[in-house]
Amino acid sequence: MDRSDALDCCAPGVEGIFEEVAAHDLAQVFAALADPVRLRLLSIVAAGGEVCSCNLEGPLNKRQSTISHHTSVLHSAGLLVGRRRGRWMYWSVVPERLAQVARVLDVELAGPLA
Amino acid sequence: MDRSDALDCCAPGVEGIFEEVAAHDLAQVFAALADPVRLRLLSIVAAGGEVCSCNLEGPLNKRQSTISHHTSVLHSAGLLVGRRRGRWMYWSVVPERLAQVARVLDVELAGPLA
DNA sequence: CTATCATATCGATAATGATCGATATGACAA
DNA sequence: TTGTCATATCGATCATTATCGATATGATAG
Repeated sequence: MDRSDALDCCAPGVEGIFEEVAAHDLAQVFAALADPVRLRLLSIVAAGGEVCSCNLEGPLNKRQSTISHHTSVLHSAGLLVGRRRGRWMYWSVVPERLAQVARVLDVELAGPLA
Repeated sequence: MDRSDALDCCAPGVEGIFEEVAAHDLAQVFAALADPVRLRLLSIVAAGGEVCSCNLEGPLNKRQSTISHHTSVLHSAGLLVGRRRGRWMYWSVVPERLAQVARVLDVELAGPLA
């Protein structure tokens, strides 16, 4: 529950320097990506299109409560969306969000010098 | 001291799914980005081109030892390079590294579905 | 209704890391 | 050499979080 996009643009202030709130929000997204289990989870969902939680415990070798925790973190970061189908939860990646974060790295940070 | 690039390509294994070591290395890079102070530090250096450590304590409002810690983390992640000039340390971003990480998000994770 | 199954939440533990003050290293000036 | 200044490292504290087992929620089947 934290999808306020302070990162989708250009904070005013000193010439391209991140302001504190924007940096805080962006850091949360990177924190969601800063775990090997979550990165593998993301790659599995990206490759599978729509993947059930129950099909993640095996490949990731983690307990159900741990998987639920990780999907929750990725969802809060706006990187995953979930859809209920009966008792099952199916997860998909949010490509626009990933592209948005990629752009911050590529344009806002690498760009000025590249 | 951890710039082994397991992320610059395509681990073999199951169809685009990150293997554990690659995920571990990539997670370390994102962990370096997962701090608001470091993100602001990066943006200051990106905007300034080559910035002295001594010019970071003020804008970031952190002590010298804390700044040194953060530059060290970013350097270990390959995101910053440092150059000594007399007693001063000047830092620059590594645009190729940032672009490389951006590509992982944009191509390997967002790509398959976008 | 009750039973069952998939997922979510809770509580505890252990590990990681951000921050600071204090100290060490290393470079320049005199 | 000695003194000074910028940076690096050390040690401690506090906060965050990954993980698990146990339990709660919620949906389907009978």
